Amino acid sequence: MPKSPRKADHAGTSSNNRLESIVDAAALMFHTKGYAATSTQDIANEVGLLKGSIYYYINSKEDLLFRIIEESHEGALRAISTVSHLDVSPLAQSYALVNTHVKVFHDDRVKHSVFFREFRSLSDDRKEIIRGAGHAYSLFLRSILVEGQELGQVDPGLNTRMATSGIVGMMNSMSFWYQEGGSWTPEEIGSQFGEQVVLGLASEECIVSSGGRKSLIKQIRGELS
Amino acid sequence: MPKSPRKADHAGTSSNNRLESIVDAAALMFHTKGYAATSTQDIANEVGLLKGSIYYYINSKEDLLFRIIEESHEGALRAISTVSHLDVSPLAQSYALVNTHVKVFHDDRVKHSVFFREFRSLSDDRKEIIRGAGHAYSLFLRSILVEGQELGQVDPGLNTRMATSGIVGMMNSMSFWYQEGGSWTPEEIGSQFGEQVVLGLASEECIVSSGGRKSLIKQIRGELS
Amino acid sequence: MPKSPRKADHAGTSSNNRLESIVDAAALMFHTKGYAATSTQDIANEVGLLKGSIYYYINSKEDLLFRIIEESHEGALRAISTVSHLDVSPLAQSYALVNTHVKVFHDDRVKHSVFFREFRSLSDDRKEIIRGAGHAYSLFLRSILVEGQELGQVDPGLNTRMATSGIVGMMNSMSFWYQEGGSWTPEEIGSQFGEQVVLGLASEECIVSSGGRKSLIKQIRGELS
Amino acid sequence: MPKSPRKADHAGTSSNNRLESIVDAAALMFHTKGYAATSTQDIANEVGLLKGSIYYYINSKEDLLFRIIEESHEGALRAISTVSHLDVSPLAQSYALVNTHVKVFHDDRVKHSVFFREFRSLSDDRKEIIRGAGHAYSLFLRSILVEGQELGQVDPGLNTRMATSGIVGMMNSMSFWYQEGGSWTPEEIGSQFGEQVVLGLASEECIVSSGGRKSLIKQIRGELS
DNA sequence: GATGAATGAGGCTTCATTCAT
DNA sequence: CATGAATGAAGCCTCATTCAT
Repeated sequence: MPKSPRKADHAGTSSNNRLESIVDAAALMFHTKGYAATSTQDIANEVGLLKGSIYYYINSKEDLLFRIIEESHEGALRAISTVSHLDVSPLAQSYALVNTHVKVFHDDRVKHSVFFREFRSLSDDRKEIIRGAGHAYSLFLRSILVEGQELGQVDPGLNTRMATSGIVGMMNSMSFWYQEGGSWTPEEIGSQFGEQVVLGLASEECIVSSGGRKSLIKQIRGELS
Repeated sequence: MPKSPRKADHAGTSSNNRLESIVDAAALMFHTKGYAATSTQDIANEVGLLKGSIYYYINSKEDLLFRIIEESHEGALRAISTVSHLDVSPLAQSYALVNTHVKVFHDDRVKHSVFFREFRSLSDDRKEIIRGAGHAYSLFLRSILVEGQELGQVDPGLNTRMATSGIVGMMNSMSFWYQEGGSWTPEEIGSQFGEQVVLGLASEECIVSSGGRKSLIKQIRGELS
Repeated sequence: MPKSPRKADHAGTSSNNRLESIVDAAALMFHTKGYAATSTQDIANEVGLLKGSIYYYINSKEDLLFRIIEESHEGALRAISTVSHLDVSPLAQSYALVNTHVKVFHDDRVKHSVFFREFRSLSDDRKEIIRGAGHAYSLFLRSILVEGQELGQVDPGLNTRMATSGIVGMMNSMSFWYQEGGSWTPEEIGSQFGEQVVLGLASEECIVSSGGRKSLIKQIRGELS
Repeated sequence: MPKSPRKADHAGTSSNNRLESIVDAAALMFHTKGYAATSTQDIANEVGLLKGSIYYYINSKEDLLFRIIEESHEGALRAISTVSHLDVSPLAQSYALVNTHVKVFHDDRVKHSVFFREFRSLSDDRKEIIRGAGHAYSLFLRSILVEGQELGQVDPGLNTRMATSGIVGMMNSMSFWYQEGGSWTPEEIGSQFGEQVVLGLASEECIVSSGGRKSLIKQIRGELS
């Protein structure tokens, strides 16, 4: 909690570099060792400052976490925005969302992982701030699925809320294994995950009318290109 | 394991209750606040002991984490064991694994969540101990998928390793949202997740030859009943 | 300090064995690891009891130290007594004292070492108790030296108090190296130390009149046999 | 040495004073109450800092002990060095060593005492470090005695190893009584101890050829002046 | 901007001791 | 006699944070 906002608010100043490098170092260490196990000393060492010096840039260790989570969050919201502007069918949108998510995750792996794993360490106030915007993601995906059901593209028996949880969970879990997956490009992952997800959602009629699974996927990829 | 095992080895004694209640209290608090943010004081308070008194039962705070993770782990391995003894087709096995996982997770939600989220806080030695057995899970699922491909049941274009990561990730992510999902029974979740997963994996031929998606699922449920 | 003498006073009872074995175990561990570094747990383990159980025999950990020191002390006092009853010349008495000391030390190495090294850990009250009797030793040696000077046997220029400190210190320092000296018998040590001490003390006239250093030693050994 | 040298390495900086005063305070308390019985609190109080604050200067309580022992050790080694450069007879060298030892001890009484009495409290690693250099002292004295025997100055019947133990022990035991001996100057002690030691070692021929004990001592003092 | 020094609170752990059974 | 369980005090150490320079 930003008790006393005496100092630190260097947005846009020339010291932005320093602040950024502090935030980045923090993100990397929070990702590697966890928020609680990372000391301000660790972070300062990484940037070549002394422990006390980083308080010129921030007000508290939690500030760093919040900033990291905020940044990662913006990426996620950009993903929503991008996808929501696509003028395609619901299934194609869900495919696109998975794809974009993997891409966005990849581009900011570290911070996204910190977001996913250390969200809990935020103060309650800040949890609320993030959560507010956070639900948007699930709501957006769910709205796609609902629309898909209305249009008959998505299996009508599907509990859309539950499906959303599963899909979001699958994507977020990348935080835990993405490092090991050095052998796959984000495109490959996005492609396969998109396919699995879509095929798991699609209604019988949709598949039949598309001429089968392969054709459905091909058709979706066509829509999106 | 900590230096010298001077004390604390009350396995099987009549004081098991106390130890168990300490472990359970710890699990709950680790789940709620995180391992690092939970103090031994917190745990002791919860059980009605003094901070120092819990060291009559354990040797270190990390012991508690280890015990919790071990216990949750055993559950997971039992799940593998159960499923691997089923004499059914690969797709039915993957369905069963997802189902069982959800059930097992539900039965020991708290400890499973602690396992998934706080694994990192273990000492390196202990990480290794758990990890050793831990890979078994992914390997098992993957072997099912590979067999499914060989039998033509699973989409031949699927990268099984990647698919495994996604499925396991989806299931593990329950740690993050299961609490909210008070409205669904584990059976419902297992059922829908199993369905989505299977449909996302199945090959074109498999679906066609089963007479469509609905039929495939029905057939699998038949195999398993 | 024996706060509340509620229990523990089993002198002469049949449980003497147990008490003795506790005291002995304690002595050994205090000698090996030091008083502060030895826990009651350690001692109890050694005797095959539980930590709490030894409090049936003693009132406090310090009791053990006190008992050990007392016992070692008695040995030292017996040495004085023995030597003081010898009807020989002062130099022969100092020779005998050194000799006896080495022997007595050897016979009760462990407790003597604890006495010498852990005396400081006693409560002030008990320090006083031991010290009272303790000075006797130095005083006795010094009285021998003084008498030696009066009789012309001991170098008249010698500061007897200082000499006493040195000699006693040399003997006590056995606590630190005796273990290593597995190659020498206590007789050998006593013999050489006695010789060095006596020759360091003897007056010119005494040596001359005895016919030299060798003769003096031979003569002293004669007196004592 | 403790796990990770995260901080504390202020050698040579301007804050040396603080570190020194902490080390000195620690030395005094370790000397007075013993290492184990001295708390970091005690030390901090003495220097006017908070308990935790002294960790800005050190990494562990044992660091303090080690530093103290190291410092005292250097003094001892300087003593060897000084004496070994003297171009005098072996007996004169042993006289000089005793003398120098007393002087060096006096100059750094407190730390020397801590060294002698609390060596055992060091970690095994550090024990080894000190011990390595430590044996040098005994070896040096012994080599003097051996040379003395070869030149006929030292009693040929003497077991040099045992004599070394006794002499070193006598000198080290100053830790136990020096405080009381406020009435003697280090010169007086060194002088008498040197005399006693030399006379206890000298061979019959050496004394005779020097014209008696007094003459021998006078001659040695001549050599050294 | 950055440093060095210090704070103060809290965390984990140990241990002598007690006591009902 | 001995156990098992618990107490309570203390100990070592870590760390986010502050602030004068």
